[in-house]
Amino acid sequence: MSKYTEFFKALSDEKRLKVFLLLLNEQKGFYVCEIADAISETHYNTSKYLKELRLAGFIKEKKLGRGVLYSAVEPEDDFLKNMFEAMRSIRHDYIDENIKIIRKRVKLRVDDKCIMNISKFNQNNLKKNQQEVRNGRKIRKMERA
Amino acid sequence: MSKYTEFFKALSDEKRLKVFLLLLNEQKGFYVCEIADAISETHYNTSKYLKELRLAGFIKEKKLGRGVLYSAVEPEDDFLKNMFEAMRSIRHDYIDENIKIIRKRVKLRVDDKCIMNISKFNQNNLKKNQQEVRNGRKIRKMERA
DNA sequence: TGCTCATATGCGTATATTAGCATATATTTA
DNA sequence: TAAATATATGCTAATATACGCATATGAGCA
Repeated sequence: MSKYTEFFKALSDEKRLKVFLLLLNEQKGFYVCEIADAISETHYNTSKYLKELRLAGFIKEKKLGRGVLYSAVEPEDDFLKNMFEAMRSIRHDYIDENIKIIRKRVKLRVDDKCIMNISKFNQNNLKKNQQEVRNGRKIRKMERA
Repeated sequence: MSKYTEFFKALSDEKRLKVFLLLLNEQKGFYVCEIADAISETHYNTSKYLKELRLAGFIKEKKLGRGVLYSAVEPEDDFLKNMFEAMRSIRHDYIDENIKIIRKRVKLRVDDKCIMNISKFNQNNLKKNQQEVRNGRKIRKMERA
């Protein structure tokens, strides 16, 4: 398969396309579990989507602790550059809802790291919870020292 | 499926992509049998590809006699416009060979109509053959009058 | 009217893709 | 060291896609 058909194929699936559009509008990148939440998909399928997008040359990964931060690549050739640019003309209402979700999701990070099992948090005492996680770690660290 | 994924899906196949690229560089359009030859595909599969591209909003058809002339649409929205433009940055060597073939093939038209079973022509007496077809028709027409 | 030509399409099968599950890996925390 | 966490992957069944063939359609031509 040529690199061109590979390109189009990677984007021919609703969820893969959305994953890429999320990353296209993002500088720092997102964690797998954040993306999974934003597109309402399981972590393992999301992981597979990300792998396909990476192999097709759209995105890159950066391992941080036990998490992996994904972000769009800097397009090197004309084709990719022009395609990325053209994709920015996809109507906002196609992806807006997913962006909203992931923005919320990013705020749930504890010390810049993403928490996977977000269902155990409840929306009301979320900030308290984040603080507790942080405090708990700090105390345990001090106790060890 | 959204119109976006439909777009990418239509181009995710080598031959469909080539069919569209042929038409993207062409004003007047090509006949089905010409395209079939240019991509080395059967007429029925080529016809199916053209149908998919048409349903995805890339190309339009125009019936002329018993032939059908296909050509790229004038892109109406920003997405399509930018995408078509981006696709022009696909390297020439990807499609050059096919363009050569179709250019040759177009020259074989008799009175602007495409001849499907081109194998019955041989390259040496081709022009003679075209002239014969034209003369034969002219004579029969005169005889009827 | 029947025949040929250019194109289209329905159908059955071959092939590819996908999703879900179980499990693996790697890293951090207890 | 063991347990938990975030992510990845191999396997299998379900589903989708593509191809070849036979045949249909519809417009000229004999």
